[in-house]
Amino acid sequence: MSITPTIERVVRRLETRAPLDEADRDGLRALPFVYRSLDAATYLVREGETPEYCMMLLSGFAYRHKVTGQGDRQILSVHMPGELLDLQNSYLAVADHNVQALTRVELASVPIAALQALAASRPQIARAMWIDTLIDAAIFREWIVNVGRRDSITRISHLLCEFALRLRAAGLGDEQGYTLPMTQEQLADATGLTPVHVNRVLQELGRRSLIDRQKRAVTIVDWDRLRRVGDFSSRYLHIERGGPTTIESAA
Amino acid sequence: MSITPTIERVVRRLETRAPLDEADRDGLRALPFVYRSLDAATYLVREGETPEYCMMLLSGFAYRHKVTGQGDRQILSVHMPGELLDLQNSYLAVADHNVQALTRVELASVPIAALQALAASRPQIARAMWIDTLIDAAIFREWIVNVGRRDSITRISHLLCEFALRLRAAGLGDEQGYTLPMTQEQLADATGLTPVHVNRVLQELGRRSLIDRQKRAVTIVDWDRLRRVGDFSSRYLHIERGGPTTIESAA
DNA sequence: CGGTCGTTTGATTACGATCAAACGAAGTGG
DNA sequence: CCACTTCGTTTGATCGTAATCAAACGACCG
Repeated sequence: MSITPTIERVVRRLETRAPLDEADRDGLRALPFVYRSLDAATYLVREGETPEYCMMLLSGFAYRHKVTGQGDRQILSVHMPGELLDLQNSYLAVADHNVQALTRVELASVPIAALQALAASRPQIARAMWIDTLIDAAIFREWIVNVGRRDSITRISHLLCEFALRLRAAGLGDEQGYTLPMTQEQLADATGLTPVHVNRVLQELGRRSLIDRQKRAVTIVDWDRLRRVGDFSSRYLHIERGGPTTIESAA
Repeated sequence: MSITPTIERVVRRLETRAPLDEADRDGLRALPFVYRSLDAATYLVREGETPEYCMMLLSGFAYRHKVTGQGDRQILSVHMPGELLDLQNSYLAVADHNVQALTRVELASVPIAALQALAASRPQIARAMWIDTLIDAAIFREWIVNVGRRDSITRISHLLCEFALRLRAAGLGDEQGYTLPMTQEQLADATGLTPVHVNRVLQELGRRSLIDRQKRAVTIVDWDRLRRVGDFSSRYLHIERGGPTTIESAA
């Protein structure tokens, strides 16, 4: 809060994707960028736009979503501090989905041209960004499975497991729990359920002593059982490289 | 059938992603590869494996899928002739999903090292492959929306629309229809429905004069209405670059 | 001609949606 | 400081889409 976040967090995160040397790191630090602090719910990218900046999320959370013709929203992914938003939209002419701030966010907007130039001159950076995108895609695939073939209890449990591991990898949230930055309505839009049903499922998970919650703070009471109930395997997150990646037995 | 397919189709397809010059094309043609012809249902990659080859699909169809702990299968994507399978798994140590032949397929297996070397030496090829992966991810996102927030009629219609445009872009299937290479059970696994329900939805689409089918051959009777019923917009396919991309009004 | 696979039909069930309303916490303005 | 609003959560009652169960049918293949 008191310390202005820097792009160091982004550098460190990118290093978990592919090894970088000091010149690579300096290249990232030398990127031109505009610092911005935005309120929750602000749109960072709108479907149909042609983005000119790639945003680095320095603090706070963001999410991608689409809205159907019937007005239903589907959340596609949730992003955590240190992540590069919109490598997705950066190389394609027109954004095919929205990116919105989930909480208050601080971000560094880097001109796409500068980012592309850096990627061209530093192969390891290109490689790290490439791998980062591949992992994003791996998470999209898992979400297809989650909404397509899992029942509501499994689905919510799975999402809670994913958040636990990703928050931990991001250096947030401690061993056994974390504070969900999402409302139950947003949880519903991420899982293809209704807010009412999400509420009932969360209560059920509490009744089964899998989680415990006070407001948005989720305590994972029994990681291993939650993992099994959520049909969760961390394989798709591809977080084997450095950093603390296990909560007890993460697999 | 009678003509042995070559990687020319792959070259041409990659050119729709980013412009390539003659040296780029020659680089692709010079890649070492093993030609293989495999029966339908053969596994090309299994979850948990470390793939050493990237496959180019010369003819036939393939698909990616995962199986849940409860044994339910979810199809993640369907691939058409000319596509590079497994750029996804090539840069990540362990495959997080299966890739399987949907029909009899012919493919060229390229050692990953050779592909990476080519990408490193020819930036435009790297760029084209990168963009190709981004479009794959865009399709994954749309599928999340499809299974997460659309009802069964919309869901099936949407899938039929996507196949129509992609087959057309691949130079297969004519103006108004195509032959589905999938069983209704596979259609069910792609949409998160049951085979029984898929059957009923297909019949309903026929009753509404949106499609007409004889066996697997689907005729699109009214593209524009099917598009609306399926809540379909082609934006996420990012097929604006060269080649025939519109069926009447594709948007 | 028998066997397998995929499609089709019918009857019943159930999971999650929908509708409706109350409740609680946080923020705003008088 | 306290009404008042707003937003998110919670509860209850009912509904409906798609799942499930079961079986027959049709096509292709050896």
